[in-house]
Amino acid sequence: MSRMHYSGLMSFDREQVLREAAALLTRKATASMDEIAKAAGVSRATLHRYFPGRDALVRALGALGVEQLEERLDAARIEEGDPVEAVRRLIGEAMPVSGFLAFLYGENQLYDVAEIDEGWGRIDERVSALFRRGQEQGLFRYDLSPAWLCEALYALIAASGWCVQDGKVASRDSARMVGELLLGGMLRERS
Amino acid sequence: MSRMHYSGLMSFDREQVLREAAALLTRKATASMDEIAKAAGVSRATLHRYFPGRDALVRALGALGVEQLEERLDAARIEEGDPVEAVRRLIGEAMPVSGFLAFLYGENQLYDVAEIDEGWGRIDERVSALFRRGQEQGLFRYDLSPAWLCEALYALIAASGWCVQDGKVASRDSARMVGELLLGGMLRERS
DNA sequence: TGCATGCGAGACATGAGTGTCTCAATTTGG
DNA sequence: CCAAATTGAGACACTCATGTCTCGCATGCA
Repeated sequence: MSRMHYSGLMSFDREQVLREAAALLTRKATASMDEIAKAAGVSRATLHRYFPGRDALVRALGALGVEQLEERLDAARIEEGDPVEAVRRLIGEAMPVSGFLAFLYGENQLYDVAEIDEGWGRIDERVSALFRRGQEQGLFRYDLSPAWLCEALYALIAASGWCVQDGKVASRDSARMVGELLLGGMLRERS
Repeated sequence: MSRMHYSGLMSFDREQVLREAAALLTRKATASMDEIAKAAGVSRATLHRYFPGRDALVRALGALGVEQLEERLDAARIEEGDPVEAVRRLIGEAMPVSGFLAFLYGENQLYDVAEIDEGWGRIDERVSALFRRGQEQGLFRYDLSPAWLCEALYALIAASGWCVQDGKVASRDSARMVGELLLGGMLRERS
Protein backbone atom coordinates (compact mmCIF):
# COMPACT_ATOMS: atom_id res chain seq x y z
CA MET A 1 0.00 0.00 0.00
CA SER A 2 1.13 3.48 -0.67
CA ARG A 3 2.83 5.34 2.13
CA MET A 4 0.66 8.35 1.50
CA HIS A 5 -2.98 9.06 1.06
CA TYR A 6 -3.50 11.49 -1.79
CA SER A 7 -6.39 13.23 -0.09
CA GLY A 8 -6.16 16.39 -2.13
CA LEU A 9 -2.41 16.70 -1.69
CA MET A 10 0.33 15.32 -3.84
CA SER A 11 3.74 13.83 -3.20
CA PHE A 12 6.81 16.04 -3.25
CA ASP A 13 8.17 14.38 -6.37
CA ARG A 14 4.91 14.76 -8.18
CA GLU A 15 4.72 18.46 -7.48
CA GLN A 16 8.36 18.90 -8.49
CA VAL A 17 7.67 17.14 -11.78
CA LEU A 18 4.69 19.39 -12.31
CA ARG A 19 6.76 22.51 -11.82
CA GLU A 20 9.42 21.31 -14.23
CA ALA A 21 6.72 20.51 -16.76
CA ALA A 22 5.32 24.00 -16.35
CA ALA A 23 8.75 25.52 -16.89
CA LEU A 24 9.33 23.50 -20.06
CA LEU A 25 5.88 23.98 -21.56
CA THR A 26 6.18 27.70 -20.91
CA ARG A 27 9.09 27.72 -23.32
CA LYS A 28 7.84 25.04 -25.71
CA ALA A 29 4.09 24.47 -25.64
CA THR A 30 4.25 21.46 -27.99
CA ALA A 31 6.82 19.46 -26.03
CA SER A 32 6.17 15.72 -26.07
CA MET A 33 5.66 13.62 -22.95
CA ASP A 34 9.13 12.22 -23.49
CA GLU A 35 10.70 15.67 -23.51
CA ILE A 36 8.73 16.64 -20.42
CA ALA A 37 9.89 13.50 -18.62
CA LYS A 38 13.52 14.18 -19.49
CA ALA A 39 13.22 17.82 -18.42
CA ALA A 40 11.69 16.74 -15.12
CA GLY A 41 14.42 14.15 -14.55
CA VAL A 42 12.08 11.16 -14.43
CA SER A 43 11.34 8.35 -16.84
CA ARG A 44 8.39 8.46 -19.16
CA ALA A 45 6.86 5.57 -17.23
CA THR A 46 6.99 7.47 -13.97
CA LEU A 47 5.62 10.59 -15.56
CA HIS A 48 2.75 8.48 -16.79
CA ARG A 49 2.27 6.98 -13.32
CA TYR A 50 1.89 10.46 -11.86
CA PHE A 51 -0.28 11.81 -14.66
CA PRO A 52 -2.14 9.15 -16.67
CA GLY A 53 -2.02 10.87 -20.03
CA ARG A 54 -1.31 14.28 -21.37
CA ASP A 55 -4.79 15.49 -20.53
CA ALA A 56 -4.26 14.77 -16.85
CA LEU A 57 -0.95 16.62 -16.92
CA VAL A 58 -2.42 19.68 -18.59
CA ARG A 59 -5.35 19.64 -16.19
CA ALA A 60 -2.99 19.48 -13.21
CA LEU A 61 -1.02 22.32 -14.77
CA GLY A 62 -4.15 24.38 -15.09
CA ALA A 63 -5.00 23.75 -11.46
CA LEU A 64 -1.47 24.71 -10.46
CA GLY A 65 -1.74 27.94 -12.39
CA VAL A 66 -5.02 28.87 -10.72
CA GLU A 67 -3.57 27.98 -7.33
CA GLN A 68 -0.44 30.06 -7.86
CA LEU A 69 -2.29 33.05 -9.16
CA GLU A 70 -4.75 33.02 -6.28
CA GLU A 71 -1.83 32.90 -3.86
CA ARG A 72 -0.39 35.96 -5.54
CA LEU A 73 -3.70 37.77 -5.42
CA ASP A 74 -3.66 37.10 -1.69
CA ALA A 75 -0.07 38.27 -1.36
CA ALA A 76 -0.89 41.46 -3.27
CA ARG A 77 -3.87 42.09 -0.96
CA ILE A 78 -5.79 43.49 -3.90
CA GLU A 79 -8.94 44.10 -1.90
CA GLU A 80 -7.16 46.45 0.48
CA GLY A 81 -6.03 50.05 0.31
CA ASP A 82 -5.70 52.37 -2.64
CA PRO A 83 -6.89 50.67 -5.83
CA VAL A 84 -4.06 52.20 -7.84
CA GLU A 85 -1.48 50.79 -5.48
CA ALA A 86 -3.35 47.49 -5.39
CA VAL A 87 -3.07 47.25 -9.18
CA ARG A 88 0.66 47.95 -8.92
CA ARG A 89 1.08 45.26 -6.27
CA LEU A 90 -0.92 42.82 -8.37
CA ILE A 91 1.29 43.43 -11.40
CA GLY A 92 4.43 43.05 -9.32
CA GLU A 93 3.25 39.75 -7.91
CA ALA A 94 1.99 38.34 -11.20
CA MET A 95 5.02 39.25 -13.28
CA PRO A 96 7.24 36.34 -12.15
CA VAL A 97 4.66 33.85 -13.41
CA SER A 98 3.84 35.73 -16.59
CA GLY A 99 5.34 33.08 -18.84
CA PHE A 100 3.40 30.31 -17.21
CA LEU A 101 0.20 32.32 -17.36
CA ALA A 102 0.79 33.03 -21.03
CA PHE A 103 1.06 29.30 -21.67
CA LEU A 104 -2.17 28.51 -19.83
CA TYR A 105 -3.83 31.43 -21.59
CA GLY A 106 -3.36 29.70 -24.94
CA GLU A 107 -4.40 26.25 -23.80
CA ASN A 108 -7.97 26.10 -25.12
CA GLN A 109 -8.15 22.51 -23.94
CA LEU A 110 -8.71 23.71 -20.37
CA TYR A 111 -12.00 25.40 -21.08
CA ASP A 112 -13.84 22.12 -20.67
CA VAL A 113 -12.60 21.37 -17.17
CA ALA A 114 -15.15 22.68 -14.70
CA GLU A 115 -12.68 22.91 -11.84
CA ILE A 116 -10.28 25.10 -13.80
CA ASP A 117 -13.07 27.19 -15.24
CA GLU A 118 -14.46 28.10 -11.87
CA GLY A 119 -10.96 28.84 -10.66
CA TRP A 120 -10.52 31.39 -13.41
CA GLY A 121 -14.00 32.63 -12.65
CA ARG A 122 -12.95 33.33 -9.06
CA ILE A 123 -9.81 35.10 -10.23
CA ASP A 124 -11.66 37.18 -12.80
CA GLU A 125 -14.18 38.13 -10.16
CA ARG A 126 -11.55 39.31 -7.72
CA VAL A 127 -9.65 41.30 -10.33
CA SER A 128 -12.82 42.78 -11.79
CA ALA A 129 -13.91 43.75 -8.28
CA LEU A 130 -10.68 45.65 -7.87
CA PHE A 131 -11.34 47.60 -11.04
CA ARG A 132 -14.94 48.21 -10.03
CA ARG A 133 -13.79 49.48 -6.67
CA GLY A 134 -11.45 51.90 -8.37
CA GLN A 135 -14.26 53.12 -10.58
CA GLU A 136 -16.58 53.64 -7.61
CA GLN A 137 -13.91 55.68 -5.88
CA GLY A 138 -13.70 57.87 -8.95
CA LEU A 139 -10.13 56.83 -9.69
CA PHE A 140 -10.65 54.64 -12.78
CA ARG A 141 -12.48 55.50 -15.97
CA TYR A 142 -16.07 54.38 -16.25
CA ASP A 143 -16.01 53.98 -20.02
CA LEU A 144 -13.70 50.96 -19.87
CA SER A 145 -15.49 47.93 -18.47
CA PRO A 146 -13.89 45.91 -15.66
CA ALA A 147 -14.06 42.81 -17.85
CA TRP A 148 -12.04 44.51 -20.57
CA LEU A 149 -9.54 45.93 -18.08
CA CYS A 150 -9.18 42.40 -16.75
CA GLU A 151 -8.34 40.94 -20.14
CA ALA A 152 -6.09 43.85 -20.99
CA LEU A 153 -4.16 43.31 -17.77
CA TYR A 154 -3.64 39.65 -18.57
CA ALA A 155 -2.61 40.46 -22.13
CA LEU A 156 -0.09 43.07 -21.07
CA ILE A 157 1.41 40.83 -18.42
CA ALA A 158 1.80 38.03 -20.95
CA ALA A 159 3.24 40.40 -23.54
CA SER A 160 5.76 41.82 -21.11
CA GLY A 161 6.86 38.32 -20.12
CA TRP A 162 7.38 37.62 -23.77
CA CYS A 163 9.35 40.85 -24.21
CA VAL A 164 11.62 40.01 -21.30
CA GLN A 165 12.28 36.54 -22.65
CA ASP A 166 13.05 38.18 -25.98
CA GLY A 167 15.39 40.79 -24.59
CA LYS A 168 13.23 43.70 -25.71
CA VAL A 169 12.55 44.83 -22.17
CA ALA A 170 14.75 44.56 -19.10
CA SER A 171 13.38 42.26 -16.45
CA ARG A 172 13.54 44.97 -13.77
CA ASP A 173 11.50 47.35 -15.96
CA SER A 174 8.73 44.98 -16.97
CA ALA A 175 6.41 45.58 -14.03
CA ARG A 176 6.74 49.34 -14.40
CA MET A 177 6.13 49.15 -18.16
CA VAL A 178 2.89 47.25 -17.64
CA GLY A 179 1.75 49.37 -14.71
CA GLU A 180 2.48 52.71 -16.31
CA LEU A 181 0.86 51.79 -19.59
CA LEU A 182 -2.21 50.23 -18.04
CA LEU A 183 -2.77 52.98 -15.51
CA GLY A 184 -1.59 56.09 -17.33
CA GLY A 185 -1.58 55.19 -21.00
CA MET A 186 1.04 56.28 -23.47
CA LEU A 187 0.10 59.95 -23.72
CA ARG A 188 2.17 62.48 -21.86
CA GLU A 189 0.59 63.95 -18.77
CA ARG A 190 -1.60 66.91 -19.58
CA SER A 191 -0.14 69.89 -17.71
CA MET B 1 2.41 23.00 -69.34
CA SER B 2 0.80 25.20 -66.81
CA ARG B 3 -1.41 27.99 -68.05
CA MET B 4 0.24 30.41 -65.69
CA HIS B 5 3.72 31.32 -64.64
CA TYR B 6 3.86 31.60 -60.88
CA SER B 7 6.43 34.37 -60.89
CA GLY B 8 5.71 35.61 -57.41
CA LEU B 9 1.95 35.53 -57.82
CA MET B 10 -0.46 32.75 -57.11
CA SER B 11 -3.58 31.44 -58.76
CA PHE B 12 -6.98 32.61 -57.65
CA ASP B 13 -7.90 29.19 -56.27
CA ARG B 14 -4.73 28.95 -54.33
CA GLU B 15 -5.25 32.30 -52.68
CA GLN B 16 -8.85 31.43 -51.90
CA VAL B 17 -7.74 28.20 -50.24
CA LEU B 18 -5.19 30.16 -48.25
CA ARG B 19 -7.82 32.56 -46.95
CA GLU B 20 -10.11 29.72 -45.92
CA ALA B 21 -7.21 28.06 -44.15
CA ALA B 22 -6.49 31.29 -42.31
CA ALA B 23 -10.11 31.59 -41.24
CA LEU B 24 -10.18 28.02 -39.91
CA LEU B 25 -6.81 28.10 -38.19
CA THR B 26 -7.79 31.35 -36.53
CA ARG B 27 -10.56 29.46 -34.78
CA LYS B 28 -8.75 26.14 -34.35
CA ALA B 29 -4.98 26.37 -34.47
CA THR B 30 -4.49 22.58 -34.37
CA ALA B 31 -6.73 21.73 -37.32
CA SER B 32 -5.41 18.86 -39.45
CA MET B 33 -4.64 19.14 -43.15
CA ASP B 34 -7.79 17.12 -43.79
CA GLU B 35 -9.95 19.56 -41.87
CA ILE B 36 -8.32 22.49 -43.64
CA ALA B 37 -8.96 20.89 -47.01
CA LYS B 38 -12.61 20.30 -46.19
CA ALA B 39 -13.03 23.84 -44.91
CA ALA B 40 -11.47 25.22 -48.07
CA GLY B 41 -13.69 23.05 -50.25
CA VAL B 42 -10.87 21.15 -51.95
CA SER B 43 -9.52 17.64 -51.63
CA ARG B 44 -6.54 16.86 -49.47
CA ALA B 45 -4.61 16.00 -52.64
CA THR B 46 -5.22 19.42 -54.14
CA LEU B 47 -4.38 21.15 -50.92
CA HIS B 48 -1.13 19.26 -50.94
CA ARG B 49 -0.54 20.24 -54.57
CA TYR B 50 -0.87 23.90 -53.68
CA PHE B 51 1.13 23.67 -50.46
CA PRO B 52 3.53 20.73 -50.31
CA GLY B 53 3.25 20.04 -46.61
CA ARG B 54 1.99 21.78 -43.54
CA ASP B 55 5.16 23.82 -43.26
CA ALA B 56 4.61 25.34 -46.65
CA LEU B 57 1.03 26.21 -45.75
CA VAL B 58 2.00 27.86 -42.50
CA ARG B 59 4.77 29.77 -44.24
CA ALA B 60 2.35 31.00 -46.89
CA LEU B 61 -0.03 31.97 -44.10
CA GLY B 62 2.70 33.94 -42.41
CA ALA B 63 3.47 35.74 -45.64
CA LEU B 64 -0.21 36.49 -46.12
CA GLY B 65 -0.42 37.95 -42.64
CA VAL B 66 2.56 40.19 -43.23
CA GLU B 67 1.13 41.27 -46.57
CA GLN B 68 -2.30 42.07 -45.13
CA LEU B 69 -0.92 43.98 -42.20
CA GLU B 70 1.36 46.06 -44.42
CA GLU B 71 -1.61 46.90 -46.61
CA ARG B 72 -3.46 48.09 -43.55
CA LEU B 73 -0.52 50.15 -42.37
CA ASP B 74 -0.63 51.80 -45.77
CA ALA B 75 -4.37 52.32 -45.58
CA ALA B 76 -4.02 53.87 -42.14
CA ARG B 77 -1.29 56.19 -43.45
CA ILE B 78 0.51 55.88 -40.14
CA GLU B 79 3.41 58.06 -41.21
CA GLU B 80 1.15 61.04 -41.87
CA GLY B 81 -0.56 63.61 -39.71
CA ASP B 82 -1.13 63.67 -35.99
CA PRO B 83 0.50 60.65 -34.33
CA VAL B 84 -2.45 60.22 -31.98
CA GLU B 85 -4.88 60.06 -34.86
CA ALA B 86 -2.50 57.79 -36.75
CA VAL B 87 -2.55 55.34 -33.85
CA ARG B 88 -6.34 55.44 -33.85
CA ARG B 89 -6.44 54.77 -37.59
CA LEU B 90 -3.97 51.94 -37.20
CA ILE B 91 -6.09 50.29 -34.54
CA GLY B 92 -9.23 50.69 -36.62
CA GLU B 93 -7.59 49.08 -39.62
CA ALA B 94 -5.95 46.25 -37.71
CA MET B 95 -8.98 45.25 -35.68
CA PRO B 96 -10.73 43.23 -38.43
CA VAL B 97 -7.71 40.94 -38.73
CA SER B 98 -7.06 40.69 -35.02
CA GLY B 99 -8.00 37.01 -34.86
CA PHE B 100 -5.68 36.10 -37.70
CA LEU B 101 -2.87 38.12 -36.19
CA ALA B 102 -3.40 36.42 -32.85
CA PHE B 103 -3.01 33.06 -34.56
CA LEU B 104 0.22 34.06 -36.30
CA TYR B 105 1.44 35.59 -33.06
CA GLY B 106 1.44 32.17 -31.40
CA GLU B 107 3.01 30.30 -34.29
CA ASN B 108 6.59 30.00 -33.06
CA GLN B 109 7.36 27.90 -36.10
CA LEU B 110 7.54 31.03 -38.24
CA TYR B 111 10.53 32.49 -36.48
CA ASP B 112 12.89 30.43 -38.60
CA VAL B 113 11.63 31.72 -41.94
CA ALA B 114 13.80 34.62 -43.01
CA GLU B 115 11.19 36.10 -45.35
CA ILE B 116 8.54 36.26 -42.61
CA ASP B 117 10.98 37.53 -40.05
CA GLU B 118 12.05 40.47 -42.16
CA GLY B 119 8.40 41.18 -42.94
CA TRP B 120 7.67 41.51 -39.24
CA GLY B 121 10.86 43.53 -38.94
CA ARG B 122 9.54 46.01 -41.47
CA ILE B 123 6.19 46.20 -39.68
CA ASP B 124 7.79 46.64 -36.28
CA GLU B 125 9.97 49.36 -37.72
CA ARG B 126 7.07 51.31 -39.15
CA VAL B 127 4.98 51.04 -35.99
CA SER B 128 7.93 51.87 -33.78
CA ALA B 129 8.68 54.86 -35.98
CA LEU B 130 5.15 56.10 -35.40
CA PHE B 131 5.63 55.88 -31.64
CA ARG B 132 9.03 57.55 -31.89
CA ARG B 133 7.53 60.34 -33.96
CA GLY B 134 4.90 60.87 -31.29
CA GLN B 135 7.59 61.00 -28.64
CA GLU B 136 9.63 63.53 -30.59
CA GLN B 137 6.59 65.74 -30.95
CA GLY B 138 6.16 65.66 -27.20
CA LEU B 139 2.87 63.79 -27.42
CA PHE B 140 3.90 60.35 -26.18
CA ARG B 141 5.72 59.45 -22.99
CA TYR B 142 9.47 58.99 -23.21
CA ASP B 143 9.66 56.45 -20.41
CA LEU B 144 7.87 53.77 -22.43
CA SER B 145 10.05 52.47 -25.24
CA PRO B 146 8.67 52.26 -28.78
CA ALA B 147 9.45 48.53 -28.80
CA TRP B 148 7.31 47.97 -25.73
CA LEU B 149 4.49 50.13 -27.05
CA CYS B 150 4.65 48.07 -30.20
CA GLU B 151 4.25 44.79 -28.37
CA ALA B 152 1.58 46.24 -26.11
CA LEU B 153 -0.39 47.37 -29.14
CA TYR B 154 -0.27 43.89 -30.66
CA ALA B 155 -1.23 42.29 -27.37
CA LEU B 156 -4.19 44.57 -26.83
CA ILE B 157 -5.44 44.08 -30.37
CA ALA B 158 -5.22 40.32 -30.00
CA ALA B 159 -6.92 40.47 -26.58
CA SER B 160 -9.75 42.58 -27.86
CA GLY B 161 -10.31 40.23 -30.77
CA TRP B 162 -10.51 37.43 -28.26
CA CYS B 163 -12.96 39.42 -26.11
CA VAL B 164 -15.22 40.08 -29.07
CA GLN B 165 -15.20 36.42 -30.05
CA ASP B 166 -16.07 35.65 -26.43
CA GLY B 167 -18.87 38.16 -26.15
CA LYS B 168 -17.18 40.18 -23.43
CA VAL B 169 -16.88 43.25 -25.62
CA ALA B 170 -19.17 44.48 -28.38
CA SER B 171 -17.58 44.40 -31.81
CA ARG B 172 -18.13 48.09 -32.48
CA ASP B 173 -16.57 49.04 -29.13
CA SER B 174 -13.39 47.03 -29.53
CA ALA B 175 -11.37 49.62 -31.42
CA ARG B 176 -12.30 52.34 -28.94
CA MET B 177 -11.47 50.07 -25.98
CA VAL B 178 -8.00 49.40 -27.34
CA GLY B 179 -7.37 52.99 -28.39
CA GLU B 180 -8.55 54.59 -25.18
CA LEU B 181 -6.63 52.20 -22.97
CA LEU B 182 -3.44 52.37 -24.97
CA LEU B 183 -3.46 56.12 -25.37
CA GLY B 184 -5.03 57.34 -22.17
CA GLY B 185 -4.72 54.50 -19.70
CA MET B 186 -7.32 53.49 -17.19
CA LEU B 187 -6.99 56.41 -14.81
CA ARG B 188 -9.54 59.17 -14.96
CA GLU B 189 -8.35 62.37 -16.57
CA ARG B 190 -6.50 64.61 -14.16
CA SER B 191 -8.39 67.89 -13.97
C1' DT C 1 19.22 -10.40 5.63
C1' DG C 2 14.94 -10.77 3.15
C1' DC C 3 11.03 -8.59 1.20
C1' DA C 4 8.31 -5.07 -0.86
C1' DT C 5 7.69 -0.95 -3.16
C1' DG C 6 8.92 2.39 -6.64
C1' DC C 7 11.62 3.66 -10.51
C1' DG C 8 14.22 3.38 -15.05
C1' DA C 9 14.73 1.30 -19.34
C1' DG C 10 12.93 -0.61 -23.06
C1' DA C 11 9.73 -3.37 -26.06
C1' DC C 12 5.33 -3.36 -28.20
C1' DA C 13 0.89 -2.08 -30.17
C1' DT C 14 -2.11 1.63 -31.44
C1' DG C 15 -3.92 5.73 -33.57
C1' DA C 16 -3.61 10.12 -35.75
C1' DG C 17 -1.56 12.98 -39.05
C1' DT C 18 1.05 13.14 -43.01
C1' DG C 19 3.28 12.47 -47.69
C1' DT C 20 2.88 9.98 -51.96
C1' DC C 21 0.79 7.55 -55.43
C1' DT C 22 -2.79 5.87 -58.82
C1' DC C 23 -6.91 6.23 -61.40
C1' DA C 24 -11.30 7.78 -62.92
C1' DA C 25 -14.03 11.87 -63.75
C1' DT C 26 -14.46 16.51 -64.81
C1' DT C 27 -13.13 20.70 -66.71
C1' DT C 28 -10.60 23.56 -69.92
C1' DG C 29 -8.75 25.15 -74.15
C1' DG C 30 -7.58 24.62 -78.96
C1' DC D 1 -15.03 17.55 -80.59
C1' DC D 2 -10.83 15.89 -78.95
C1' DA D 3 -6.78 16.21 -76.11
C1' DA D 4 -4.53 17.92 -72.17
C1' DA D 5 -4.68 19.38 -67.64
C1' DT D 6 -6.67 19.48 -63.19
C1' DT D 7 -9.31 17.65 -59.67
C1' DG D 8 -11.42 14.30 -56.20
C1' DA D 9 -11.38 10.00 -54.07
C1' DG D 10 -9.05 6.63 -52.10
C1' DA D 11 -5.23 3.30 -51.06
C1' DC D 12 -0.76 2.81 -49.04
C1' DA D 13 3.31 3.31 -46.22
C1' DC D 14 5.65 6.05 -42.96
C1' DT D 15 6.46 8.86 -38.83
C1' DC D 16 5.63 10.31 -34.34
C1' DA D 17 3.40 10.71 -29.93
C1' DT D 18 1.11 8.01 -26.95
C1' DG D 19 -0.55 4.25 -23.77
C1' DT D 20 0.61 -0.13 -21.83
C1' DC D 21 3.35 -3.78 -20.45
C1' DT D 22 7.41 -6.37 -18.57
C1' DC D 23 11.63 -6.83 -16.28
C1' DG D 24 15.84 -5.73 -13.74
C1' DC D 25 17.60 -2.73 -10.23
C1' DA D 26 17.75 0.16 -6.29
C1' DT D 27 16.15 1.98 -2.12
C1' DG D 28 13.80 1.47 2.21
C1' DC D 29 11.82 -1.02 5.91
C1' DA D 30 11.15 -4.93 9.03
